[in-house]
Amino acid sequence: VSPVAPRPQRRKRSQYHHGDLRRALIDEAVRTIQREGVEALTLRTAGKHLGVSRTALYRHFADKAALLAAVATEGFRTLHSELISSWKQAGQGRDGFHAMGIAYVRFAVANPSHYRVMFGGFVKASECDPELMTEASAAFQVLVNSLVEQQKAGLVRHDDPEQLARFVWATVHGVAMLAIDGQLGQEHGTADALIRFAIERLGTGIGL
Amino acid sequence: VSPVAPRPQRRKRSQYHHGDLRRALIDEAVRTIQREGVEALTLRTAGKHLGVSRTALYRHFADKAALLAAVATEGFRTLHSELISSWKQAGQGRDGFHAMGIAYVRFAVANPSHYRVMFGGFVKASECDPELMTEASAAFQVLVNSLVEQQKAGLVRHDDPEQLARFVWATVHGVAMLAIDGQLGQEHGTADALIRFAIERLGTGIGL
DNA sequence: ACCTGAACACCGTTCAAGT
DNA sequence: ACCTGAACACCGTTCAAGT
Repeated sequence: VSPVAPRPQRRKRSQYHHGDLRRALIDEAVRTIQREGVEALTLRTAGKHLGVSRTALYRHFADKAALLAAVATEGFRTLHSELISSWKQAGQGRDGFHAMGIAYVRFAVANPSHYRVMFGGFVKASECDPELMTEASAAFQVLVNSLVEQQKAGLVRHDDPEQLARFVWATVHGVAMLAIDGQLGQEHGTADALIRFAIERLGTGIGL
Repeated sequence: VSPVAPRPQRRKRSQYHHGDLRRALIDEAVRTIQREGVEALTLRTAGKHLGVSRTALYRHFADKAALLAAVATEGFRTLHSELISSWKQAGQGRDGFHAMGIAYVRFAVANPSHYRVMFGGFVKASECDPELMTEASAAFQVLVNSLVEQQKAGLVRHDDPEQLARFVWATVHGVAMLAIDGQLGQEHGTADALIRFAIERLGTGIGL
């Protein structure tokens, strides 16, 4: 009634939806997780931020875990595309492999909370939705392909490519996790230094 | 009143404590986490299981995060001693190193939820208590010592031992995490196969 | 160093009823 | 495919008061 508009009055028309409430909910969740961490994400405030009732969410997701699964899927999709672009931009081969490792850790360090949702056990392995599985294995396949190519070029041992890929993945994932957890010390750039060292020694080994 | 004893009547005397309620709370928390996961741990039921009021907990811990920090500390202590014993039992050197890697992953796979509390971001790096720091770096030091010894024996490259240790730790930690997350497939024993492969290739490298 | 009991400000989720 | 509003069964945490 007054010209200063006391309340945001949340929605001017009586029109329901957002066009794509599902999309909006995922984006809102990603934003909140990125800014304040997973534990700060509540369905109530997520709905409020979108000007939507508390219960509207249940039209698109079975429960909170399902929302988090969608967030994780989104993360794998982004990671996947960043790996591919860094792989291609570095001209594939050995350099591409190197670039992918760095890009992987960079993604994790830049989006620590999001990365945690992808790997922190929020999504149970048994009940994971097929879309997440698809997206996750697509990202993994980029690594496998890279290793196979390097095997053909005589750059990498002829071990089982899948096992090789799991090994490399574990190392890169481990560096990312330790960096996110603050286990590498608080100095800036230690994660970058470690992943460079790791990729180097991944090739040569640590033995004499 | 009846001989069948309808209720456990929770505490027969009016005597307060447990001798060591702090200890009992940590043990109860570890048990619950191990059996049902971190998200199942509530302070209210923890107190109930111990026959203690809901608020008694706050005499020993500032809040729930502090309890979880104590649980994490406990985990590092156990991991530390298991690493040392497997290292010694395998006769140190190259075999000891190998055994430690396997023992590390075994600990994580045997206590997945507990391991997650240690590394899942429940304890903020900034506000971590000194005891946790001490215990964590003690476990890390076992690995550093092992590498230095192998360097002296001419088995390992003369890189900076700390960096070398971080690299090895990342790999082992990565294998453990992927195994816990179910990313290695559901077949039994894949984690064991991968860590053996990983330790082997850690030495030789994956290059030709 | 513990206890009880009440209270506060939250949660996720469900349901009945609307449009 | 959304909405409101009320309700349920939980949370962690605090406080006042006891022993």
